Amino acid sequence: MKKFLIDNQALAIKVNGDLKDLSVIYSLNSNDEIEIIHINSKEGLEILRHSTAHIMAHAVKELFPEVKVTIGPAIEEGFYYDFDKETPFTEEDLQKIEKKMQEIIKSRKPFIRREISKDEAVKLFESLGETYKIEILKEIEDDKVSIYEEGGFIDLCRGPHIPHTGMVKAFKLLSIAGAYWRGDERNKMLQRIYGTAFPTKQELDEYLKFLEEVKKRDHRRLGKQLRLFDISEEVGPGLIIWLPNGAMVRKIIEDFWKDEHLKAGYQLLYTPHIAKLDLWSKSGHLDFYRENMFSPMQIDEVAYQLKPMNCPFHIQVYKSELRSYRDLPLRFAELGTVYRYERSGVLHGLLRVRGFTQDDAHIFCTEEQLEEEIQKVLDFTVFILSTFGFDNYEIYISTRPEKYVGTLENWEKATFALQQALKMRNLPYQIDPGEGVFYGPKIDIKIKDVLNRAWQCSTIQVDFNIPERFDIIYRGKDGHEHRPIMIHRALMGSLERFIGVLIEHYAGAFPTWLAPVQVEVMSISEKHVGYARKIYDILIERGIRAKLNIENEKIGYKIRQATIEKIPYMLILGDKEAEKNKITVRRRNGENFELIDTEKFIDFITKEIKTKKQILEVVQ
RNA sequence: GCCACCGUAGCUCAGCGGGUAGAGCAGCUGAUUUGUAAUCAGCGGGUCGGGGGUUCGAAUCCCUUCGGUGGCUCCA
Repeated sequence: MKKFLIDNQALAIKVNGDLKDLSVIYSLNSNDEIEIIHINSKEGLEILRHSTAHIMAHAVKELFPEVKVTIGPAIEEGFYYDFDKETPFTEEDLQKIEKKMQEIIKSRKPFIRREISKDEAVKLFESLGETYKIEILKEIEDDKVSIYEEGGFIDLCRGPHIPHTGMVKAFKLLSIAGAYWRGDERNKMLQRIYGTAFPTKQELDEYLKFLEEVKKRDHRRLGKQLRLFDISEEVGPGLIIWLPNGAMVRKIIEDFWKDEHLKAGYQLLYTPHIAKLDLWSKSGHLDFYRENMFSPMQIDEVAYQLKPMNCPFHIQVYKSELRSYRDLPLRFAELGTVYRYERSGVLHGLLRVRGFTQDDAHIFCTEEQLEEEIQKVLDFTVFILSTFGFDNYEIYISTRPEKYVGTLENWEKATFALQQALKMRNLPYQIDPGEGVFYGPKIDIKIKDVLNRAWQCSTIQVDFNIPERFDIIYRGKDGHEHRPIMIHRALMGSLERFIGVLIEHYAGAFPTWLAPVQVEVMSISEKHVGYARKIYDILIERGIRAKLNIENEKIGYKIRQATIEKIPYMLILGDKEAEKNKITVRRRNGENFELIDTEKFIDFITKEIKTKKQILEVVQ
């Protein structure tokens, strides 16, 4: 049995459903239900990483005895450990720590579990000077706690751990960062070291390769390289300047979005970027959202506010007429640009900005219509997202937060409606307790990109509150006044974030329908400039976004440039083509189609654009 | 906002135990007239993020400020 476990790289064992150290196999009862935790399982990997975190803490304590240890859990892609150290770690320290860890691993020290009383533990950690551990101990209710020792390093830990340090085959320390004790900014800033561990060297290398790929796809890097957008220090942080290429991508998305919304029964709106501050106090934003709003400005002695949200304006549209039940549901949509104050440290390219355009809409409906409207929104969302090549989602329902408005009954009704709609559409979801917005529960849809990373974009929020605050009503069949329910929804979330995600998803190689330049027409030599221009004119005339390259350069150079610019199609025009009045087409992935008919190509590319067919390509 | 690191030509970066800046790409000019990922040569281009200090002298050391990066927290 013992040999069997070791040969199979078992790390731990589940006895009657509880995770335990492997060593408990010596004290098992015959009727215990056991499950071996293998190194390759999710739980096994977590144990491996957690143990590696311990080994890292051990190494740090040996190298820097004055450091106090705090906590060091396994996380999704590795582990971290937070230390209280007066001077921060350096890159060189990381290497030293890695080396020390190798030594500890090589010595194959066993992880020994001991259970002691809380008082004993407090004494023990007091003697070690580990004040953070004592703080943690004080919060443990159980009187008995477990500690783990490995090669003389003792840590308070629930476990389980790997049998001995030698089982760590592949790890790497990745980065250093500041982190507050217990994530609270009022607490002391600790030094965090991130690392990761895998069962084999090969898997570690694959992960490191994945990190490289992530770097290559970074939308900030590609945004600069492909001249999509710019963020200028002179303009201000978190404010996006769309360059012609990016502006073109955005225009195509906007046109598509508007067309589809009209088809889906929405009416399009435009509303101002500022409004009187009073509007925002009436809407409740001032009470609940102030910390995210820019400071108000005085205009003719009246305070005005840059808008952080579009909803109060859409309410005004609703109120611009008397509404009857026959009018409902009303669906108002706007690409509404909002400004929100974000702390400087959180800004990140297009993904986290201070000014962004939401693909916003507000649906006003009756209680009876609510569920169906949510289903329609879900269908619409899936349609839009899949058109952009996103077919996998993580869906969350966020429930009532601590700070909220409205009645408990309404919150429950709304949450139920969201749940029902997801169930009806067979969309699997998870509950995110307490993560709703102050005015109502919501469905958040995270899209998964080609690298399987999840991005928060779509959101569908029920609001029983704002209709009440603004006292909007409709005349019912019964002749009485009724309060409509409002649904806020954004499908892409914000154009900025969505385009950022798109850039990373496609690694900058947009499908033809989205590509700023779809075809680059290039001449082989000066002799072919006339022919190239003729073909270019035809393409432009047929509505294809073409670029003419008649530079005095070799064709190889032109191809290289167009490939770097990730232009989907290149037309190569020389003697052969001009003589036969045909074209040679090269795709950015290198595929080549010699001497084909211009019309045939136009038909093909037009169809590709119209059907928005996705062609995912590997990064060069 | 907080902790750490970074900020040199349009871009990517070198120079940084102090002695008033350098490469490649891009740009411009010329030569070359080109067939599937870089033709050759010449030229122009930077108050080294801003401000202050130390020093005879600062891109280099110190302080401060503004940006960026990785995290913490928050979110579209």
